[in-house]
Amino acid sequence: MTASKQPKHLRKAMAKWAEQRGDLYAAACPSRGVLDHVTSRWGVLVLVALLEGTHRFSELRRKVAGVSEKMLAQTLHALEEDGFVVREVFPVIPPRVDYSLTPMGQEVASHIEALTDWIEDNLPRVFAARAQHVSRKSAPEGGKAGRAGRRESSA
Amino acid sequence: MTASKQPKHLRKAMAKWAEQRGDLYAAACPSRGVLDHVTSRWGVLVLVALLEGTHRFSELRRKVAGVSEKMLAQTLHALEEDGFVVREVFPVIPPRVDYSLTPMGQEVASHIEALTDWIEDNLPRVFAARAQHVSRKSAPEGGKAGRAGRRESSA
DNA sequence: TCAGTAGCTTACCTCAAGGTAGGTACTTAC
DNA sequence: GTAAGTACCTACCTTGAGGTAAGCTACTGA
Repeated sequence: MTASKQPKHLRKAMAKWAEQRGDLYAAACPSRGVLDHVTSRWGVLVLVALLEGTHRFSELRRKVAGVSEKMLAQTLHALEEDGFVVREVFPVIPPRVDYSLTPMGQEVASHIEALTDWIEDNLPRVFAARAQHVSRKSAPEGGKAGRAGRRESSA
Repeated sequence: MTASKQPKHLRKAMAKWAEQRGDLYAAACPSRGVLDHVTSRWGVLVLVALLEGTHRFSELRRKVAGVSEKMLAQTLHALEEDGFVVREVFPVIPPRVDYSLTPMGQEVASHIEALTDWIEDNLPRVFAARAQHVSRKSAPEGGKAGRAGRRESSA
């Protein structure tokens, strides 16, 4: 979807990215699009789920609580187009479709899992930080100088 | 922002997450919010940029091409509240504000960098996969059985 | 005969993400 | 005298992400 309908005058500009390393700091670099797919709200969770093995559509839908059918389908299509997941359709009734990771998908997914694991493990620390943050806003700092809320330095 | 204005009847339900490990598969788990901040469009890039060292606001704005002042400020606030970045204000004219990672921020950012590095390195592979994908749609598959576009299995 | 099932697609609608632009306060450079 | 740099905040408006619901297929079981 994203790849195929670039206006022609952009094709040449894009061509260089197809061969070279991407640069996420560059606004026009297509790696931004890949990053968006991979770090999208549902993309992250789908990839991590698939890391545990092949899933059917309905299994994914149940596992990733809160996704709508529409968004799950959309997410899976984007990931399939980028070559991260394979879709296998069985011509049976009722329909059955299996999704699994490609080797490339496993590489990205493993990086993502490291991140999601960290977040799940350290959630209490984040909560503690948030609590500190609100208390710092209401209490105008302990004893010394410094005015309101935010930390200030005297350079 | 996110943390403080939960309705009271949710406080108790949230309290358990503050102590336990998070579960990203659960729709109501606040780890979803942390994930959103961290994997947000600009959050990712800001964290990776800060991994290279302290930056001022304007430096980040220039480095992360395409971000508006508004979104950069918003992103930084969210990351500050979650305890990933520190903000240091110097009372000078013209204003000067430095942003850097907390130890916690460095932990997440390093996981994110692994992901962004992978994407930048493997962009050509993704492009190749996309090209295969479109050609598979237009060409009704090489020699054997199978009908249109998508791969089918005879199970 | 009719409901139920799996995996979608489509149309419609809402809400939030995010862009644009203007204001602020002060200084330095032209 | 005025333009530009610096780090924002606020109001306004557009765009798109994403939710809801209905439809579709072709079969099975009640």
